[in-house]
Amino acid sequence: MAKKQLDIKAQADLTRAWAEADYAGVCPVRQTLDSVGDKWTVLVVLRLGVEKQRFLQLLRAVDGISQRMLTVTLRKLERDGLVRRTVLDTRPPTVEYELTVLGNSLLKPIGMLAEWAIENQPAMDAMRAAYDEGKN
Amino acid sequence: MAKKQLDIKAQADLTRAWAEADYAGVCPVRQTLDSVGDKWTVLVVLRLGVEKQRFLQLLRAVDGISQRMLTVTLRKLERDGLVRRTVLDTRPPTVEYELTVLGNSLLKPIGMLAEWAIENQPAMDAMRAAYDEGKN
DNA sequence: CAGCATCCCTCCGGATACTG
DNA sequence: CAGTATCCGGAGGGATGCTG
Repeated sequence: MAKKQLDIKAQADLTRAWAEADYAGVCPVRQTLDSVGDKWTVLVVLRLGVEKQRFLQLLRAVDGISQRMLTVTLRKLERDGLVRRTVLDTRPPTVEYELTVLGNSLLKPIGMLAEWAIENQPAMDAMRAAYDEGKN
Repeated sequence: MAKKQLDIKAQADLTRAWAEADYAGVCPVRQTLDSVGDKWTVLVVLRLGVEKQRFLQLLRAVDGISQRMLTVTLRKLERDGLVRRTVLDTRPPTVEYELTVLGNSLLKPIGMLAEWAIENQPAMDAMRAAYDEGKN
């Protein structure tokens, strides 16, 4: 109980700090959301969090992603320093992708988000269904 | 050290569980990302995590959001059961928005994401600049 | 105050075809 | 294998104007 109170307080402090801070320009949360909040980035990072992967492995592992979007996503992640791209000198070429230290640090928050999603998506579905029902 | 090892192992288990699970259809993480991963949802929830807010308060608090998108975002959050909308019987009307229990549960993961953003956005900016420099 | 309606334009991202 | 190039439809979302 005391533990939970502390958690709640810590959470309140965190959100308050975020809300009150003046970032003299662009809010870093908005900025990060622009980088990481697109359709595929989180899923690719989560997958790379499991283990180092090659291009086609990722293409098969991340369900529904197109070749084009995987390329675009990986390039952006590489540019942002979250993923390291290694070309092995073989024929045909082999390319490996793995998270950098920075990329790994992102794994914790988005891992929690994934955990939340798995746990609460059914509840959201139910709430949505109930809401729509009430509108009829 | 032993503590850190445990954290890493827990993280690995989490991501592996996510990756290996077969969701017989739509991945709940993708689904949640579709709901929550748009341009404004996270910022609105974070703000509501600080305290209950009225419409115009939110409009001013969430930097850059348009009236239209605030309305759309709040409707979606209400529909998904993350936000409760209360109309007070005054003239002119007063409407209050607050997180539900479900909405509050989302606050933890996205709060961590916000924390990560504030802490690591500068690093991402630096990596990006260095990457672009190397391409010239 | 708290919104809904409409217009309109950007750009995300899917499909497809081609290369080192 | 691991990409690049091009085309293009449709959704996301900003601006503006109007109401209970």
